[in-house]
Amino acid sequence: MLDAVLERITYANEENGYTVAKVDTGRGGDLVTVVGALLGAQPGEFLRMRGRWGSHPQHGRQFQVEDYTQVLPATVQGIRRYLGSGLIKGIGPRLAENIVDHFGVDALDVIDREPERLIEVPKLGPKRTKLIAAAWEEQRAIKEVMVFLQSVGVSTSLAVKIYKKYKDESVDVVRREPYRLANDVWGIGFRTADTIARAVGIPHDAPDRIKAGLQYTLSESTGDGHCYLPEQRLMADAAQILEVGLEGVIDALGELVAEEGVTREEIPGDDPEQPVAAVYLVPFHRAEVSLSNQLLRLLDADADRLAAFGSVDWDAARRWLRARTGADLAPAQDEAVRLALTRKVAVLTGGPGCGKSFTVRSIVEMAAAKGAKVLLAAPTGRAAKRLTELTGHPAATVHRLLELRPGGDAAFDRDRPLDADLVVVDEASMLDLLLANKLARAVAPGAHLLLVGDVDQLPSVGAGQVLRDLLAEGTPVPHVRLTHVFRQAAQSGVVTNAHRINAGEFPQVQGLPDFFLFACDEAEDAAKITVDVVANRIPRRFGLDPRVDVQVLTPMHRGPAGAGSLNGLLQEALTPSGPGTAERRFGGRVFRVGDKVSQIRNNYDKGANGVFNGTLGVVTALDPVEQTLTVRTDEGETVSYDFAELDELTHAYALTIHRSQGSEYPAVVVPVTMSAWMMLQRNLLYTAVTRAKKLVVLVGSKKAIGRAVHAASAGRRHTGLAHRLRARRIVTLAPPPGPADA
DNA sequence: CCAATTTA
Repeated sequence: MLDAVLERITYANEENGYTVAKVDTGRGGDLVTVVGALLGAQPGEFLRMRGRWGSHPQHGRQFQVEDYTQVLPATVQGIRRYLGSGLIKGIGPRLAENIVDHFGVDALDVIDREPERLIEVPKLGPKRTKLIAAAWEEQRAIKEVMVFLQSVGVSTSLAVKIYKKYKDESVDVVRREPYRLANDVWGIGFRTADTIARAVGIPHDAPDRIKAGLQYTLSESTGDGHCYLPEQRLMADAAQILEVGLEGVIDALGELVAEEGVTREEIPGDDPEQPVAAVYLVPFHRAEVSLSNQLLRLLDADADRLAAFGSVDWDAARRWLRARTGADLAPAQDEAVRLALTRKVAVLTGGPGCGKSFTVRSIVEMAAAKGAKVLLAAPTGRAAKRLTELTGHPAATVHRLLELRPGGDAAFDRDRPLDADLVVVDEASMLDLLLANKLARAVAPGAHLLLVGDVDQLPSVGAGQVLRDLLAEGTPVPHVRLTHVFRQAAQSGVVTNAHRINAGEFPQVQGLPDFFLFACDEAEDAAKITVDVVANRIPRRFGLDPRVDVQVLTPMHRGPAGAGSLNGLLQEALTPSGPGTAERRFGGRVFRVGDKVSQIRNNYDKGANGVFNGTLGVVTALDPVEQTLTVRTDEGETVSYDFAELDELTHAYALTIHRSQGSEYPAVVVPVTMSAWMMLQRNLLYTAVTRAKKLVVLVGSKKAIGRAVHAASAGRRHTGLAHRLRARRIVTLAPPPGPADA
């Protein structure tokens, strides 16, 4: 909780309400930086803010606002600043001073109730008095909307956004068409709109409610990775969510399609005789069509910015490469190199240990040797850093490459393509539909796009399964799949079982030197055994360091065998509190020297080249005088954290499997119990197991493992991308309605 | 129920 007077706005993103401001806490000292959704707060206003203290690499300590309420200023200084902030048309700082000099703390009351008395203020004529009264009226209208909205449970910041959007019509819109808010106002979703609608007496089965509910159902399904829903399923889901009958839903969907609130398209299904009626949210349909269009355009472009490789002597090229890298390419790798350099779109996939990295390095070396301009990127900061180290060329996150800001458009697009002959994206399994579309649109015709990733890993956070779709049977996108495992561990149980899991078979857990199962049914037991395995059994038997070499990976964060609980238990076992151990409390956690920790946000300013989300380390020192904590990262860097920056760190004895994507560890311990039954899917277990270089220990029940192995989750995402690519047809969509149409 | 990116 922070009470302070808003001094000035430093930055405001109108698109999404993100605001940076300076506030005065009244306790003397420097102004405090606050960040968050503060749109609508005015300088001079007294704010009561709920939130957390955090830090920013460049801008230092700051308060992150989760929620706030505004209070009108009650002191002379406060009122002076409030009136003089430009909030009220016609009043500047000087006039504000005059008004407050004259009326004192009653100034606001006077303006509110007896605005005609303003004429008493020296140098204030009747014309300006009128102007001020009118401007105050407008403020009053905002307040009225707010009071009304608060009566139906909407927060101040949302009320301001609503007013900004509809002005005088605000109350009207809220009363009569509350579901418009869900579409028009950022930060208001169906649930909020529905609450308002109920409060203003909109019937439960009103067509507007059902239409908004259909869009909401689709939007919820994107959270499960779907780009569309089959019409039947959409209607059934919506009827259930909205608690209305199916007939009303059928009618509403027809209307919604007709007014282009969603897009309905027949696309081929699993059964070629039985097309699926796919219903999309409009932006997802546009993105899917656009991505497919762009990939087809790139593939067929007449120009070729790597034309030199069309006539290259590949034998000579191989010899050159061998001299440079000191190793030969395997046949499949060789094919991948040629594909990337001669075809304008290509995909390279394969599991860990198959030589993807070496192949990528070879491709980049050869392109660079011919003077080609190569741009490298990855969906995460850490993957980008690894790509940099691998190739010796700078790599960026896809967001940074495209200069993509939240809520805004990318700086690089079809109208302003990237200046590159070859664009390489690593960890492409993490590309979702919307990001892949933005990326593809920014690749110039004639340039080459190479996507590299492991298609069997977890699919992207966002909707779609782009890499999987590009690799689907019958698409025109050329690809190479590396399958041969080069690691010395090729014969190991880890690799064998990774393949078995991928094939839907139960892993072999007996008679292997590097793959074990500790069987137990209850999650609590699994947690205890996991701690014993990490702290005692693995160190004794394999001589591994429990902090540095062993990583616990869990399906879930919560639950008795979740990452949260295990972090507590493992910290107790490995880094207990003691009289000589310095520690520092932050949030609900305590950091001690010896703790295994992980960075949880990209920080481009720490370390030599940045410390990125997912980087692991061990706390090596804690200085209560300097108020710093020192971490030695797994990349061998020593990084210092201010105590105020501890929000960038979390304990990392146990991580969720999702967070472990793209990392490898000598030994991995995985609790797999039925308490995480919702999460148990084949590619989750595959991802966990393939993180291990030497040793895997599963702890849990055979039932849970069996469930994971049999749940072929990937491919259950509804997307039409593979179909569009197979059709090889470039589709023109009408441009989206712009401001000109409004 | 899991999860990445980005703003001064």
